[in-house]
Amino acid sequence: MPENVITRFPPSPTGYLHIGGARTALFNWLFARQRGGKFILRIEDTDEQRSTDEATAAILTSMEWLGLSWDEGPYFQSRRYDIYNEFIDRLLSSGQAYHCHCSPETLERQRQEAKSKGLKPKYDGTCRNLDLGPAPGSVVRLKTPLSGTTQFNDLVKGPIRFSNEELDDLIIRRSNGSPTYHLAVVADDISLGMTHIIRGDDHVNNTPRQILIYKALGEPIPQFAHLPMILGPDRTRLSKRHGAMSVLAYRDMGYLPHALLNGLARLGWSYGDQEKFSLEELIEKFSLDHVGKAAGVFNAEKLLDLNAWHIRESSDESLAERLRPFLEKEGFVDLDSGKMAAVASILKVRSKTLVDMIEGARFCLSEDIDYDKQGDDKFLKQDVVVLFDKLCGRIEAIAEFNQNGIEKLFAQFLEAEQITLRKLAQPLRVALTGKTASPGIFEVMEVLGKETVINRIKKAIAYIRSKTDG
RNA sequence: GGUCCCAUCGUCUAGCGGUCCAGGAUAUCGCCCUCUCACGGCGAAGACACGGGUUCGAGUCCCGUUGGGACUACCA
Repeated sequence: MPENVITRFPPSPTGYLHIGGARTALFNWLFARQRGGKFILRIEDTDEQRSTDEATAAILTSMEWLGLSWDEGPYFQSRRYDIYNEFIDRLLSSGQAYHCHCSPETLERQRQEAKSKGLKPKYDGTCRNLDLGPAPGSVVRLKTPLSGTTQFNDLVKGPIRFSNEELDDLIIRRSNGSPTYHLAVVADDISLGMTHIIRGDDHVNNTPRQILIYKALGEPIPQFAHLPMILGPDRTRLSKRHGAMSVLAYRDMGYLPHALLNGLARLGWSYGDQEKFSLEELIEKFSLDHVGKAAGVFNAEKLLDLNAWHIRESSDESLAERLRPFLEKEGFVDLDSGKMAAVASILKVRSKTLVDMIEGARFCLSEDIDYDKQGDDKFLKQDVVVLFDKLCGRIEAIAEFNQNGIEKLFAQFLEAEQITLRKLAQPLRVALTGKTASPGIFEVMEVLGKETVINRIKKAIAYIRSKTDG
């Protein structure tokens, strides 16, 4: 029998999508995709004070960039109050909920008293059996069982049970008429047909309360899977002070979405000794029972290495495409994509990020180059002028200006001059790229093209002469 | 304070009672490759929090201790 899996990702639009949220989204997405089910996006924007349109937009952009496509939504909780009210009314009319007239001040006082006595602060049930009607300032509470236990079998943590005495009659409708978080979540998850709730384990303590709402409603209870938290290097919960934590920041630093997804997947989940996964493999191999229980520190170094690997694995063409926005930001608008692919092909083995790659590609992006101080001092010296001059002559004469032809030319030239490539390559590298580190010198020459190579060698000769004459 | 969850190299983790004097990845350090930088190859160093059980045998099961974390709102 095919199980129709439906999962969801319900971010609050109070900030950017950070990597913790992204991982939760990823696991839900993978689970749904693997089982041919549905993945739903829902924006939990019931907190009008803290929710912003910018945050919503940033979350959607992040999801799209990551490629975590959703099948339904985004649903906005702020537009679903009718649904929540229906659920609340159902609870009210079946006697599972009641109006409570206790004032916030009274409640707060009771909490303080309980705390000072070392007791658990919970609602004392004053209005529970008073059969009160609605009134200004009153709230609606769920009538929860006074005894017994509420338990569930967490798909990652195993069986978890709570004594009902720990749970009090939670508010489900505020005095301003709006539904509270727990009610809205359950109402949504029921009405959207959720089968699996995969979320951070900061919600395990919320789960029994929500189960009680399902039960009061007489609705089937979905499966729960609580993911361990992601921690910063100091082992505290991930937050802004840990540096770049938003998904978009990784995009802007030149990470590939698949690399981030790969890294996020391996934070908490494992598949034997395998570290590197394509998206397809992730979908195929993901499984909740290989999700670990312990919170983990987000390891930026490892992600960087993964990104380098994903860059190496990417096709030159796709890299050229990924590079485009970065280039445009620097004003390079009409670059030939064939050339960019060629550049990517020689740079991808030595770039950990797309930004690195742009940096490495500088020498062939613009007409003029600057010499690194170190390279200049060490390699652009009088003794290479003659060599450069002779080399230039040979290059001008060559017909086949590609790696192969260039390599042959060099073999002959080195033979004739009785020198090693070692002696020639570094000065030439500085002359052509301005740097002491670059892709192989023959590759650099081919990408640059004959004309540019000759121009730069001549320019270097002139520069050295001016330098030594002066 | 209470409730719940968690605990293997610095970090991410494999391990689902014997095949573990604990494996992989990353980071670090050597060596090799080499026109530079990378990539790649080889190697070094590095962990079962502690204490009790259970068992012929425990990283693996149970209890406790310690240490983390989450929740404890008319916030989500």
